[in-house]
Amino acid sequence: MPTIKDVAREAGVTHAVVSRILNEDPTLTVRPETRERVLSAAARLQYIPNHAARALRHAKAGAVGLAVHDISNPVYSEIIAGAQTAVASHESVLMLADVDELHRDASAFSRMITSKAIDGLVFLPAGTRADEAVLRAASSALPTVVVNDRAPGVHSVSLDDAAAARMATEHLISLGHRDIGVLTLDGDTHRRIDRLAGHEAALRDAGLRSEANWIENGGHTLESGRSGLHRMASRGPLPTAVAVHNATAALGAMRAAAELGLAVPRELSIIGFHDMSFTGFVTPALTVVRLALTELGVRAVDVVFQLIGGEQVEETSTVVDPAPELVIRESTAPVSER
Amino acid sequence: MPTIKDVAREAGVTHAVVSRILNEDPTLTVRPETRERVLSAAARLQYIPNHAARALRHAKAGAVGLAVHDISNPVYSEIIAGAQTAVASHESVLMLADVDELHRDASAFSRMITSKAIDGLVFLPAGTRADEAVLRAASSALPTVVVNDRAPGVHSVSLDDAAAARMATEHLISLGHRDIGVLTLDGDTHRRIDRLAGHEAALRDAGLRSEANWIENGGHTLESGRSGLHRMASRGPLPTAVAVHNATAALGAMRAAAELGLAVPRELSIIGFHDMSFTGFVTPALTVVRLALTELGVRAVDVVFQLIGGEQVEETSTVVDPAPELVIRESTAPVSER
DNA sequence: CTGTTAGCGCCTTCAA
DNA sequence: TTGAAGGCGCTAACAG
Repeated sequence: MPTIKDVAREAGVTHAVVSRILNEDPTLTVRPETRERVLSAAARLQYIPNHAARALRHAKAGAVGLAVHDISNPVYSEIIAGAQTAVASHESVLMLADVDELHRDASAFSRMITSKAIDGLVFLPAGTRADEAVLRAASSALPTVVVNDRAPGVHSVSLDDAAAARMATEHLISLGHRDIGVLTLDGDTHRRIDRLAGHEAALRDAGLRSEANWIENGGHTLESGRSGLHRMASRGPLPTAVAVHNATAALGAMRAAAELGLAVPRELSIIGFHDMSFTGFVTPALTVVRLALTELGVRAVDVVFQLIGGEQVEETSTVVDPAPELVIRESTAPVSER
Repeated sequence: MPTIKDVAREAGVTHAVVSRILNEDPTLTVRPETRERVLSAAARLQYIPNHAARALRHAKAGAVGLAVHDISNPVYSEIIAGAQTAVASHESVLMLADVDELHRDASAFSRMITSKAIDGLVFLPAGTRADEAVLRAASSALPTVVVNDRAPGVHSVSLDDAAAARMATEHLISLGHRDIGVLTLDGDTHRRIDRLAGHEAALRDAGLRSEANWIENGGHTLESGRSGLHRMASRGPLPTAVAVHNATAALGAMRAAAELGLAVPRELSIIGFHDMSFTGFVTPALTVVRLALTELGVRAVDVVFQLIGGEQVEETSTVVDPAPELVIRESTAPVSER
């Protein structure tokens, strides 16, 4: 690996000149001829500046962290993909961290957060204890932004959860359903509250009552969605339609419906949240509200970089473009007589 | 952020002493009293060594890269999760990169690979052009290991693809199927070749003929699995059972079966590859061969660190523990008369 | 127009 | 038992 000095020697100048030419220092005036020599020497030696040295000098890591619980969650992977491209456009790299590990292992935490290994942190909370602790510690040490939720005193970018949830429930209402249940998120998150509020607002606007028996936690996993519907069923007659505030949980709910001997959508309409890759491929294909997950990742990273750059940023922002969109497939149908 | 000098001043010693105490230099002898003063000063100031400075000094980044195509692919996310934990146990962090971006954007490539921002690279190939180019360039610059496949001249750790594929097909045979098709991977990968070989070996051992019409590319996505089965159907009568060499593609194939009006498993048995989270939740629940994906990620990272440490490592290794395991659910059934 | 110098924070001989 | 000094590779003042 050639260093800047090798290039300097090769071009017959000092390393300082090489640095200024390569970094296009505007205050520098050089003979085109010298510049040429330096450039070609750099190219010939395939010189690439050393990341660590730069980081040390600039007091900047050139990296942004991404703290997440469960990479295999498809919702997260879409956000991550957005973050990934955004980070690249800021000439940085993405470091992945597991929130639970950060919480469990102090050395992992310091390696990542407090050692200036990253310039900022994007945090995907799930509403756990670990979340709260890690987030508090991280945000006091670094520019931090919470994605897909809000947190007091921390910058965040989220989706219009209330509007999206309202859209889901209104779709069910428009199909004639009057008995509508909800499998909402669990965990202590704002998006849970907002989605539930959107659901209830839709009900209220339609003059429908929100039945306590039909409000249940569905979480964001297959199993939590499945057990959520089972719990609801165990409490009495099911509604004719259920809004599930997560697509993965919606698939779990579909499984539960099958286990209960209920035909979807004839006997039970199910609408999900997020247009994951599998939603169009299961049978019946899942009707969902599609949200701008990739954009969410992009925006979060943008905010982190604004913060790093010392800019003033609104503490909370919402991704409204692209807007939530109803994707009607097969899992919802007009209410039928029973 | 306190530096080592701040700690030294606070403890009334030189920064060299602090460094040696904190790093537990065995050649150092200090009065317990001094050590105590240094340790408590470090704790009081919450001193954390600067990552960049360490990296510069050690000529080590303290990070390992992970190059992947599609984070949202559940197969990958399980491997990534394994890699994540393994990296942490080596006191390092994980950097995420998109292969296609590395291929497209030279600056992204150099930022990651050639600037010593990472000490080694774990590469998850998908058999594309970009793969080949990126892998060649990376492996000449860094300790690199290919996961879930092999590549000439590069270290790799993979699964026992042939055995697993054989296991899948043998399950079908044991159910009495004699007309057995396969939806194998696409892309130019060794695992495709190995899985196909395992499939054909099972057929051969059972005295069954491998029918060209029943060998089709199913890829590793929902859509590729779906269109793969449709293509097979368009060429003539379908077999009574199909081994799909990827679980996601298997779900796509199930969708295609539904579109073709075929009941699974009564009219068509389907077995998938990899026990993804959704496999037990779709209806019918998918029978699969479970492979040690997490372990694969762990092992890959271990090999990278062996390489970084200058150890001699076998060029190719296979994860055989845990062994592939047949998980029988609902999508396969004994052949029925037609 | 280009070279010299200093220092980012850390670790590691070598001296004292 | 501890201090002093040098240098990892790079950038940014300041000289010349």
